[in-house]
Amino acid sequence: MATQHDPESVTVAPAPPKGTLNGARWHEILDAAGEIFQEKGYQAARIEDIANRVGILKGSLYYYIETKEDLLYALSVAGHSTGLATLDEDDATRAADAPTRIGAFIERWMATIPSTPQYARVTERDVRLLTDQRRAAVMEMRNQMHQYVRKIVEQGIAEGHFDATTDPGVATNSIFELLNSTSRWFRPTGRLSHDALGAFYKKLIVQGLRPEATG
Amino acid sequence: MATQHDPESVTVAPAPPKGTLNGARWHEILDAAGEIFQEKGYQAARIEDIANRVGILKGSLYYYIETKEDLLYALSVAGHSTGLATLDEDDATRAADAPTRIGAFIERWMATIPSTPQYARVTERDVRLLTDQRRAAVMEMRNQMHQYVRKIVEQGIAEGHFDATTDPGVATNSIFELLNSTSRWFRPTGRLSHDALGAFYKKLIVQGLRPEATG
Amino acid sequence: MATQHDPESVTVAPAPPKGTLNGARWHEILDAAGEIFQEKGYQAARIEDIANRVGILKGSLYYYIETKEDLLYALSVAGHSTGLATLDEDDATRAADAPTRIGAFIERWMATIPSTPQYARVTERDVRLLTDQRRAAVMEMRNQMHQYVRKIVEQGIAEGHFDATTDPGVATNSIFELLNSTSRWFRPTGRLSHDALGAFYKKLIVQGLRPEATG
Amino acid sequence: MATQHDPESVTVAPAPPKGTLNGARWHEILDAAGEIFQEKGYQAARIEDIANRVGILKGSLYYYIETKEDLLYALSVAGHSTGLATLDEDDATRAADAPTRIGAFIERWMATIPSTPQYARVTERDVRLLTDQRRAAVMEMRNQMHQYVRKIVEQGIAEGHFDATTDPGVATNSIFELLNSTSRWFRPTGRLSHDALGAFYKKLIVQGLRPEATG
DNA sequence: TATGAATGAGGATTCATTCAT
DNA sequence: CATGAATGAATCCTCATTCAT
Repeated sequence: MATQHDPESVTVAPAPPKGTLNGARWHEILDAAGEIFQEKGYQAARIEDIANRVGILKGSLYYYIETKEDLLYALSVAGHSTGLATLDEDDATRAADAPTRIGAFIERWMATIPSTPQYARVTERDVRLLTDQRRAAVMEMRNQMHQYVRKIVEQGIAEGHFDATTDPGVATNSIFELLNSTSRWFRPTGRLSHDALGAFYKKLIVQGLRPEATG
Repeated sequence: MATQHDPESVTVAPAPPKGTLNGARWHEILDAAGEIFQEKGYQAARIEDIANRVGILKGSLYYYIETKEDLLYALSVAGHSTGLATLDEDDATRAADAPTRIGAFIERWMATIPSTPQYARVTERDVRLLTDQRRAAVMEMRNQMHQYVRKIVEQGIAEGHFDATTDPGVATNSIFELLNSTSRWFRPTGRLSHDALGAFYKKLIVQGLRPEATG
Repeated sequence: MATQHDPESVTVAPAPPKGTLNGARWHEILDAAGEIFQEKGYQAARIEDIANRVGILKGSLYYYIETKEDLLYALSVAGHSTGLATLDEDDATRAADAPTRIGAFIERWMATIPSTPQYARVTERDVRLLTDQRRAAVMEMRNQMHQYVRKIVEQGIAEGHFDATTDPGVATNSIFELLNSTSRWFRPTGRLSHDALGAFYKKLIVQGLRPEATG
Repeated sequence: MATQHDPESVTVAPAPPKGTLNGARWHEILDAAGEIFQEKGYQAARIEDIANRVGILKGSLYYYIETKEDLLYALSVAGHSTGLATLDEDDATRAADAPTRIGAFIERWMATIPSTPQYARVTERDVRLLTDQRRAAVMEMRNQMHQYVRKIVEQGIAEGHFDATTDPGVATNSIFELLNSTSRWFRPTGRLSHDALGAFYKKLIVQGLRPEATG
């Protein structure tokens, strides 16, 4: 079952690095950082921008962090934690066929978007800027998510529900690229909801992976 | 297929902004810039990195450019030019149904990859960093490509080949995100060719857009 | 020997600048500051380091001090007070010849080391960082010590016990540099005691200042 | 035989880290850095101070260095190289007794002072601020110098020219502390030359190390 | 064309100090 | 007395850009 998320703030936010009591401020900072990173990209984002958005001076930010990179890491971990929480299936789904499972995954994934800060997934492109150890930690989380999807794709191929010529790695990459691409252009409007977008992705992928209709 | 591309160098390279005689050097520079941008991202890339890769000093680069942004712009234009060239259909295809046309487009698009430096599409995410005028120029090219695909999607819906509930804009975005995402992870190996990947994309999209099978 | 020293804490610790009730804590702070200053030097030492060693937060330190320099000053004064206390001679010594007197001084000086925090003399090199008035005060103490030794050197020359070509200022500087250098490398071990070191210094100086043996 | 040094500039200056042609400028920078470090200490010295003294902007300094620490290291190496060069004895001296050898060493050491920038030895106290590897390199040079002197002290004890109770390590430390302390207070005046000071040190040490006169 | 050198406007980080609770 | 939080000036370092040769 998909975990329920706390709207309007980083889902699984790492604790602030120092002996901070004011957890609320730490969340404000992560939110601000996420927004600024999304707007300008990690490198172009200035510590001062983030501090200003929080309403403190840039020096004050260093009460909560050691480096700018700490923010990127915290957001990466938060975003990936949200993703990992999405892997949780209920018993019925776990026992279902691959198209059902992948469809359910896409639905759960899309369902987290409204309750999860957009920026959480935007850090993806800047993971390379993390220190080796941290990047490894994030990649490990990323890897778990990929493995989960890949297994389902393989199951689908084995079951005959997905095209036998499908390369599971390629399919997995494509699925994540598609889901993650959402944050680059999607802004919920009256015309198009997350649900509708999720439904589109679901059909595109489930139907697109099926074996070619014969006859 | 339309334009023939010069392998191993920027496809439709804009003339260097300054009065360059050494056209070969200009191409070297664009290639180097493209590689570095792909590796580190535009903002993190240093002029010195690019100069080093070319084998000259950073000061010398300014004989060819006015600002770092010139490189981003040149690469963006080159990449989008390659893309625009892909829109050219032969008469038979132009008259075909939407699934055929979109499939052919994907094939043509993927076919350009081996003969086109990978980095050409990587600039996508940094377009916002261009000056207003240049960004507008690039967005205009981008828009032409989107319109082309969108029209085909709309045709497919009208024909009944594509699901009637499909939002053409969403479908178009998804198609481009998918195609462009390739450069973020794909490295041609013995196991997987561009052709195979193209075939996968083609089936995923064409089949995925079809109306749900009934009965 | 004159004043009796309180082992394990700053000898003649100036009263804390603010209205402190907790005198013990003030001594803890000076001890901590002395240790940190010795380890890292005054400038590199951070208020936070000192607070951490005491087990409080850096903000709390400001209940005891007004500025970081207060700590340097307090330690300088403490160190120099210990030194000044060393100048006190008993009547027999006061009446003795220069070699005896200088030897006795070195012995008294070295004898204070075990009962006096090492760091007390380490502040020497950072005196220039004190405010003018405080620096003057410390230099005045320093001067008294130098004068005391210089007078003995001059006495020794007059008596013929020390080489007539000796420059008293140079000799005095050398004596203090030598004694003060101890804290930069000496750590009491089983092999070498303060007494043994004192004996070495005593012989080196007394014998080294003698007129060259003739015949 | 003692090496001849280039007056008015860093003796054995490491080459500038980058592909610099202007070696003169690099020397200017080291000279400026040495002066500033001596005046204010390494930590308090600002890159801007050094640049200003050279007559360039602080940013320009980074054409020659990578970090402020590079300057400290370069000066340390230069200073210690000068010291190491001092260890060179001519054949006659090498064969002489310990008092002669140690006296000759002190003379050679003091002789380098007028032709060597003062600051070269001042870095001693800031060696701990170097990176581990660099500190190790400098300590290794320092160690060679100490070993040289220590061997002579041991020789003197074995020969019976020095007091048998002398701890060679203590004696060596004392000798270097004394010689190095010079730069902390000595400014050559008409009244006192390096030669005179050297003569004083020589007598103090040679005579001070002798066995106690008996009878 | 290319280079060595310099520029100068940022931007990250540090840290002594303040202060309301 | 002590703390958590904030301040803001200082300082290191980066890097796109310029330019005389």
